[in-house]
Amino acid sequence: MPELPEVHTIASDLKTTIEGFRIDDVELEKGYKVYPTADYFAKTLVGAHVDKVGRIGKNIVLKLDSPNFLTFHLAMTGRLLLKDPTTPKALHQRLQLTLSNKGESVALRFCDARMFGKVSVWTGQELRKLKAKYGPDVLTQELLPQDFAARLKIKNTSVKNALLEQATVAGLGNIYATDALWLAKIHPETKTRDLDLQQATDLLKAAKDILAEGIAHRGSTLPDEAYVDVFGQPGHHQKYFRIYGKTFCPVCTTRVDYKKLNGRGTYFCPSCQK
DNA sequence: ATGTTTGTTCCGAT
DNA sequence: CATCGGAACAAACA
Repeated sequence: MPELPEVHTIASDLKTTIEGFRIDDVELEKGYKVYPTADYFAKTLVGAHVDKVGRIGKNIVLKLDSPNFLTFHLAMTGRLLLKDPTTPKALHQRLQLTLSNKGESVALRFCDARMFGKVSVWTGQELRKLKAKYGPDVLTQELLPQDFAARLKIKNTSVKNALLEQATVAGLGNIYATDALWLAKIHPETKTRDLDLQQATDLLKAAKDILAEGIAHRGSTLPDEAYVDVFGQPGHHQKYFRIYGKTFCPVCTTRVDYKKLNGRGTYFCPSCQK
């Protein structure tokens, strides 16, 4: 997916475009599964207004003017697109919400080639449960270096794996975690229990910096264009990757090492990252 | 044909 | 019972 910067970009664009809009219609593609059920879905959404748009980890959250919340998780290949309702169905379109406000009408389309993504409606209580499954957001100021260090320390795995676990901290995915470790000069296979407070502090700052950059660049779009923003436009952060996908370290020009960690492609500089 | 892929969840092993 | 890592989910592309 879309990691935190891409999800953030989508949520903030939806905030300025569809807050206050009424959901007039829900069109589910045949055979596409939503949660809890298609019937409940249509019944709960039609007629509701989008009150607020936000984010929990990598979930985009639409707070409705009813006791309900609509969430989108894009997983690897999910997209949310805003289109004129009269335009043809998007590629791999799974769900469309038609929204309107003051005579203006717009289609919010959820598309997902691989169907790892999820669209759900939750009650307030259920949403709190969802939120409880996530650790603190990497970008929240409330996450202090000491807390971050403690959260890492209790894991019995490599720092790279721990960073990808949303229950440890929320928001990082494979690309930004890889670059954050490079920026903090920490080897991805370092056991979390071997990290000292200074390293954890450096890593948290690196992660915040990398994510903030990603947001400033409106996310990363790889050659397959799995991620584009709600207007169909690519992000730019892929031009600023530090080590992800690189052959040579941008600082010391050492040849980059590539290794699979828990099945995820991991790039690191064997010279800078000890 | 084989190996890749921005994510998460489930299951078996420990 | 808790935790970890690999497989699975499924499609497009090189």
